[in-house]
Amino acid sequence: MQDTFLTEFKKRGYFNQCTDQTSLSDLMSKSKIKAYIGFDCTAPSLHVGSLMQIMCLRLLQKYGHQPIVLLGGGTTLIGDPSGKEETRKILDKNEVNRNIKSIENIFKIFLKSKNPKTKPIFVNNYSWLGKLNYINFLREIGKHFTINKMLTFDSVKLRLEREQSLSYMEFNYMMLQAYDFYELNKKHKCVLQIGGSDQWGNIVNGTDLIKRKDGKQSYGLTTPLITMSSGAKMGKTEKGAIWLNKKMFSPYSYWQFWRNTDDKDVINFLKFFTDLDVEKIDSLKNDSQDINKLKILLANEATAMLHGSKAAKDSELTALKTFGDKSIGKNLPVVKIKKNIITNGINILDLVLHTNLANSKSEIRRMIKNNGLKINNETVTDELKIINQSDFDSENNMKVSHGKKQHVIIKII
RNA sequence: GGAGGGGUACCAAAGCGGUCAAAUGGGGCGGGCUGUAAACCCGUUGACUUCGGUCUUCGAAGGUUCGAAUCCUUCCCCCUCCA
Repeated sequence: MQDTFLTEFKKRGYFNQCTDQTSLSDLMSKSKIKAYIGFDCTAPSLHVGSLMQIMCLRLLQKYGHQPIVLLGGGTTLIGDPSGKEETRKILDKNEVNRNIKSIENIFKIFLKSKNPKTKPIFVNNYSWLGKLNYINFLREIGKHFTINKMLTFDSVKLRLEREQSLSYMEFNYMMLQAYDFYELNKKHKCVLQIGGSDQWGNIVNGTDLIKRKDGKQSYGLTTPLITMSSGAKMGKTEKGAIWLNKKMFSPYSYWQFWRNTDDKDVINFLKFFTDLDVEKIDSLKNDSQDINKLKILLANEATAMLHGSKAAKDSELTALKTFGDKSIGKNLPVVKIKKNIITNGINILDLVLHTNLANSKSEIRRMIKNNGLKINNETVTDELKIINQSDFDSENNMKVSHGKKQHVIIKII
């Protein structure tokens, strides 16, 4: 049977809920549609947590549908309370605008823009939300929302149950998002909104609004909330987010992130985050080959998609050198240091402080105490150690390692 | 506006005049075992240090005291109930 957008959507595990699956499937097989996903612009980049959504947009393109990328210049100023335990800090308009520009570039990497029928349409909801007149909005839109119902939505309910404050501003968020969908439906004939499962309430509000105001049918589709097997939300680690921007998160680190995927997640992630055929992935699984090979495949595919195949190859090679023969791979982060500092000799603590391996001398002392600091693969035992030219190789490189995974090259210039 | 409860480190939560840089749990980091996985075990988890100590931290600012996270005053914030 020929795959359609929805069948592949399901096969890959993107499917969580749909407002009217049969009818949507019918519509999408008969005609090409426009569908949108909204993205928050709280940071200059999206992180891996949004990757499944981005993949959905790619999938739309693959089947000839046209994705609309909504960058929430307006809604980001309000802050979506969904899935948040606390009020988020209020961002400045200029900051949001800078973020939007930067985030647009990510989509230009992931989405194809050659075909005019499927090339992404970028919209910023500030262009309509910013112009709203409060009284008119309340009369036109607000009358379709009842507080009774709004209070039952998880985004609101959970806050109230947890006795966390929810400001009136945030309370309005769902109306704004509903209005977005209404606006896109009117302007662009967009009939489908996709989002994470935490967006279900917001999405349904949109389809409802469109029905009430214009009597038109529209659809909502959600993806499951992905957590890693560890239970952690996808995309954010304790060290910070896995950004989809090479300035904020290097291709090598990105590759490493995927390489370190939990065994239990590998197959799912291959389906979620690569273009490999689902059938192929299943056969790889059944061949039960070395799981580490699958992790490398995942890392290569995911990295190539975002940073290009060369970056992926380089990262793999660097990993091979770093973890295999423990030599110096060229994609490791490099910290440059002036020659005269080395000629004079520098204390190990001061030197390591220059890298991002530690934030304080105490931390470095602790690392040394716990046998966690290595220089050129030799465990450092003396915090008074002085580093000089003899610690560098013929190319003026020295490797500093924190634990097994974090390595930095110090290079004399 | 009134009454009560509360704000402690990354998070949760003890402490309620000295022995408190602050119990305990989670998380993080490191070590061991491994496969750059998971699980498990061990260590560690404010800063600086000449390793003797020193400095800063328990919502904010003052005060009492030889000595305060702990007592008092004022202020800010959160929650519950009442109006």
